[in-house]
Amino acid sequence: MSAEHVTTLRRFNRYFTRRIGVLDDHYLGQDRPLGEARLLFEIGTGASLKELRTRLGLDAGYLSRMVRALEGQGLVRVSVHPTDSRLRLAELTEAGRAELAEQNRRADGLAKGLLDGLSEEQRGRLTEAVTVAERLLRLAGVGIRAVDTRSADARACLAGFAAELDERFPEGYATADLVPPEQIAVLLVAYEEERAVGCGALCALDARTAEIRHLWVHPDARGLGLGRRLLTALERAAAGRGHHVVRLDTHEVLKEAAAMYRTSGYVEIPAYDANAHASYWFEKVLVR
Amino acid sequence: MSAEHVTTLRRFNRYFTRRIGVLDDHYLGQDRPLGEARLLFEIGTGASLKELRTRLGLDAGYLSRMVRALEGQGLVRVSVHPTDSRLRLAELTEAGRAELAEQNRRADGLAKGLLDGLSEEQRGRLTEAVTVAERLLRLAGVGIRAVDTRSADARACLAGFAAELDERFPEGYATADLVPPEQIAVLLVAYEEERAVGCGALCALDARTAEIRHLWVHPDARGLGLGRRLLTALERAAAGRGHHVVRLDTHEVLKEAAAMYRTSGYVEIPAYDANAHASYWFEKVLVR
DNA sequence: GCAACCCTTTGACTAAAGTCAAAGAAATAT
DNA sequence: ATATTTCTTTGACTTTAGTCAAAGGGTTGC
Repeated sequence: MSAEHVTTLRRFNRYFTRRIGVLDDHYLGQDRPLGEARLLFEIGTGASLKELRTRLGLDAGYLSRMVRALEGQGLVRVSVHPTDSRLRLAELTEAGRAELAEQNRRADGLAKGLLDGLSEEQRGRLTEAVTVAERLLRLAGVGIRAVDTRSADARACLAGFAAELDERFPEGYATADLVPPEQIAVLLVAYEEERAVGCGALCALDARTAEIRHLWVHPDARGLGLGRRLLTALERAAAGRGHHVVRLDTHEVLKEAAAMYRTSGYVEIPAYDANAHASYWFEKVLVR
Repeated sequence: MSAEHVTTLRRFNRYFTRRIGVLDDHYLGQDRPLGEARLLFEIGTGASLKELRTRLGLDAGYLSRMVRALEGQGLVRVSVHPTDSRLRLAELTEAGRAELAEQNRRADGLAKGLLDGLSEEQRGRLTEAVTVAERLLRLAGVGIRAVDTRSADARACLAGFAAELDERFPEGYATADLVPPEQIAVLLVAYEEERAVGCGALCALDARTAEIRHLWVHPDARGLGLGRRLLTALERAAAGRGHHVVRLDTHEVLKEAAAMYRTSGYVEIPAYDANAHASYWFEKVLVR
């Protein structure tokens, strides 16, 4: 990697944090300590203490006391979780929401102030540059790992996949339509900061041929180029297991998927199975 | 201004600070408190306590003690300012420089780690996006103000202008070649975070015609589009004072300047004076 | 039914970060 | 030359941020 990229990123980081640090909760939380302001923001529409602890990376005792302090100021209400009474739920009171709204107004005002030295055209370019940078940084932070088919993350992804197809396919899609776990040779899950945001399964059709199934990216993580990364990783896994060819099928409503397969070197072939949800079948030769 | 720009900038800020906050001194200063790590960085090649205080926005007592602590650890050496013995100068010792270098190595390592999930092409796009964003943010932070011709900032800019021309013109350029201050009707100075980074002067040739002179941007602030902004501001000032036409001249070695004038609506005209440093003369009609 | 584990609270700390005011030494203004 | 201002140091604080361990209810697995 060229040193230039590293230097540029570091220079930008220095400049940005110094310059835009102004947008930070610090200046927004008025007379409130930074920790409390952040906590208020993170509680937002309500969250369990457990969630808050991991999101903010705080010590349990420390968090407990801070929540108590906000409660004392009438900004937060704490209740017991309805089904698991070990958990506590924090939510903002009317006053808490008002303070959060004020915090947002200030942040908006500051951001506006930063932008109003620019022409509308320049603002557009800034917005675009920043969007591209964010997308690439997010992508850089995603890791793909093979996981156990029965792990919670695997099940969550497959459930998300099934739920989405059920909504998008005119004929619907049932959980029973998923490949049985024992037929999955490799299940890859994409993690964005420890959160599972996509998956893809590899099944062996025969020694020569593998099938890619259930390739899915969480809606929050679309547009990053993750689908293609999962696809490439699955192909590598197939090659590593000695397969020479990968196949896959797709439903006609999934236009973007078909387009991605084509641009990734897949060619359409006749139906190789009787999948009721498939409209197109594709194949890619990995090893000749 | 559309709310979208504000939202995008705020979202990016949130994401970036959370994600890249890792690059922050916090993680770099090893077991060192954040304040000390930042101070070490800020001292860099040496600075007065006064400077450090304003740069870091610290309380005088607090800073004094921190510097003392770093001195105690053998990382910093403090001496009395040669000409003003109220001031103290801090500079890094050999050990201090070594620690700063280590800090830099770590930051580089972290930045590399962030980038290595990306392909070389994606890294290139990230670098570019970040460069554009930085340039625009810097530009947004620049303010143009009319200042007194004899103010320190004005003199510093004009001196910078003269020094640069002296270097670039084959025939040289002397401070005496500058317009006498009393002939300057308006002197605009561009400030980037309170630092003067460019200037431009407006002189009245007659009631109808004004002349723009000494348009200059500090090398550190080039590439932001500041020259054009100063030019536009000068034209507005000329129009505001009732002039209908602005003229200016330029030397043949200043290719970029001539190009900018042309793309800003200036057309070449015959020499209107006998300026020894001019090769081209331009004019722009503001009011017909 | 009980052991093992989870989540939260409480007590008892420590370290870092920051504030304020007084005072001393040096420079500058009058 | 004297008063005023500037810069730094020192003492005496406070607040914020965070850690660690013990303990007490709840839940889950066997």
